[in-house]
Amino acid sequence: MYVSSLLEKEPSMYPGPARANNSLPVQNFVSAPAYSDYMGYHPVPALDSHGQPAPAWGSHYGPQREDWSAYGPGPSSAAPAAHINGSSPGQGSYSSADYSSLHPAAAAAPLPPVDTINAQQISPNSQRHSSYEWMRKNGKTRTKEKYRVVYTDHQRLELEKEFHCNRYITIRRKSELAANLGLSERQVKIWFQNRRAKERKMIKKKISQFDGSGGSAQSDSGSLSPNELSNSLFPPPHGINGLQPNDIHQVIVSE
DNA sequence: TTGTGTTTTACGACCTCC
DNA sequence: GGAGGTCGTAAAACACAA
Repeated sequence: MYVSSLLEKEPSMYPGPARANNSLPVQNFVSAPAYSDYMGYHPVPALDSHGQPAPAWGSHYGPQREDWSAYGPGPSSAAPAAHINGSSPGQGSYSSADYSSLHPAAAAAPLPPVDTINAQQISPNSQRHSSYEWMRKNGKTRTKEKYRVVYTDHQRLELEKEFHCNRYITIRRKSELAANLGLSERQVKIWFQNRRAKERKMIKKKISQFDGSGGSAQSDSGSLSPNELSNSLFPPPHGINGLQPNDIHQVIVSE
């Protein structure tokens, strides 16, 4: 249901043919009133998918997705479209088992290993590789062989799930996600950085809209500026590295 | 088809913390 | 000094109107 909300509220999040032809079966998602406002999560006291207590910022967000199984009925019904655009069976079909990592009771069954989700198969890179040829010809490389790749729906979905559990990813989870999604840890880190930037941007936009509509944002944010509000919502957890989830929880809560 | 606007990856600069 | 944070930006990918 969360994805349905994303797709409705943020159609740009999974744009393009991949979304149109290859994305999750939105019609199968339960509508999510709780996520009618994407930015308005509610407290997430118990759900810690990865054995990590919900950090303090969770109180600013809406109710946790009840169960990621709401994403779809499972492989059988969602699979057909998943092969368009070079997708793998792992993309576009999401059984509840796939989200067991978000369920404490199913913590023993983490994300499907990358082995089962052939990164080469699901990657759209092969079809878009030619886009980067001119760069290499001109010697205009940017550290990587490819200037920019497009993450698969599956990769982005898993990253989004993690993001909604934790705005700041731990080293351990970063490693797990990177391995499971076939991304580098650097990519995961940068994705989270960009995702937080996006959220701040959205908050600013919302606040400016709220102010512009004649209302007062002070009911929620007091006299905070957008930046201040954003920082208060998502304080950067300095010293998070190397800490265990419980440690991180204490660090964040104590702030 | 094409021009334009938006979103998504990726990076560099700079900062803070340990 | 290294890791990771934000901020700003480049450029690819994409949507969509004309």
